[in-house]
Amino acid sequence: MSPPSRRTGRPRSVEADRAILGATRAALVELGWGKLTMGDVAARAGVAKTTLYRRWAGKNELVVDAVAAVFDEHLMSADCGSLRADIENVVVRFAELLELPETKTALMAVVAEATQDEALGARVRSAIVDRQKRLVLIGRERAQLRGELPREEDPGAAARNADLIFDVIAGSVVHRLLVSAEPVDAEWAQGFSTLLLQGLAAAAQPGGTTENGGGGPGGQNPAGSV
Amino acid sequence: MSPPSRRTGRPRSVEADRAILGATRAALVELGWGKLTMGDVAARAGVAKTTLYRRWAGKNELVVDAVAAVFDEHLMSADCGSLRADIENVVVRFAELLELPETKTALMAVVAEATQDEALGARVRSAIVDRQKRLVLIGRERAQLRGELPREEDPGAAARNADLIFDVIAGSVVHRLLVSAEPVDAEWAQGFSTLLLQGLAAAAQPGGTTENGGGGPGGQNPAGSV
DNA sequence: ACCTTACGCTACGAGCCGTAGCGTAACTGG
DNA sequence: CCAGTTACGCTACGGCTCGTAGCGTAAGGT
Repeated sequence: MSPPSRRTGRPRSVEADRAILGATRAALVELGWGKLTMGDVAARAGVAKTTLYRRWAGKNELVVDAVAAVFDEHLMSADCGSLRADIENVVVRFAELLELPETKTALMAVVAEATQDEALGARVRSAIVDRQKRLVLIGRERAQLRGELPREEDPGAAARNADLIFDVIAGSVVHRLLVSAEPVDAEWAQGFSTLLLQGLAAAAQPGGTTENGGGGPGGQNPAGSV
Repeated sequence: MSPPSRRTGRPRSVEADRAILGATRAALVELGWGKLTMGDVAARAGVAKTTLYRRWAGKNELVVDAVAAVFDEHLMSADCGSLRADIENVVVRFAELLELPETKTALMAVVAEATQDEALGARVRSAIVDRQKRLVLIGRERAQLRGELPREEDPGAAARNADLIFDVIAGSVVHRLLVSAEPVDAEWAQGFSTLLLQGLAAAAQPGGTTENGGGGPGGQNPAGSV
């Protein structure tokens, strides 16, 4: 199952892989998705254009892998002590990632292409999106252990809820940064986590929620669930 | 200020405008953003390619206007009687719009291009995004009139809050549909509005929130604000 | 040594881009 | 009615990118 076909012959140069992905990333920074060309990437990587096409079907797949590598470098989870602090942390981290010029220009583009190419969409999700989602799931798990969130019995409902929360967090950050084109700073993260934790009505009240940003666990659960 | 330069000479054919935008839309449906070409659009519209370039700087601007026209057709506000019902309505409406093949493939693409072209970004926001945002603002206004949401004194804080809510709503729907590639149906809209109204802890409890979907105003404000 | 696979290089047809140049069409003001 | 002004259709073009084919060579396995 692993490599039944490649046990003989000249092996693929892993160094070329690194060079190509690095060149793709550099080209994204300098040129952006729109003006990035396969020939340019090959030249930067010191590699023949044909070698690119032997490994990737085209620009889309290549860029997905390059962006996924960036995500791998930067994404990690951290226990910040409370659900609120965890949310603000993941929001800011994700925003930092999206502020990088290479991801900024590439992520939306590959998602756009994926709307017309289901295989590409699956690749984007498995290589990029699912890795972010894991961070959200881990934070959720921690909050449940702390007692800040109730444990859910029905596994189906729990999964739907996790998906919902993930779409809300990731979608909000992406929309703020790339559509509204405004910064995701600590202040915005505070407002967002307040909204997410306490809902619309509570979020409209300026006082009382901005001070206890990193406060002790178990303090901010108005419904007192579980 | 309005038309100081075009008072004389042959006027631009408004019919050509309609034909071009319609052809653009049709080409988006059939080919998608990636394979759409200016020459193809011109041929579909029965118009010379040069005419396209006389009116639009390129593919990006053309598609933005075409998508904006689709949004103009479909976006309208409706008072559904309660904040929850208004939220679910705007979510589903927006989702219907994003499910159209022409918007689905084009919206993310132009946003991606806009990350490297500030003028294009401004055009996207004024032609498309701000129109959606108005729907959210109107719904918020209605909720305040009903007493479901508190009136805010500080205009700056109110604006920040409105921006936040809009990014959360629009971003969540976009992410669900185009990144996670899963449907936005009535069930998802219910879960989302519950989360938005009552916050994380309350949304994790399956019972008690799904029944009062169209309930009377003033019922779901646990904090009892203002 | 022999087989197998990867690599670099060159060259190529195809397609699209965006513009220039020209003659013609439509509308306006004297 | 006649200039003046602007828009349109058409053709043609250089330039660029794509994706592939063909060839000789390099680097591993058996």
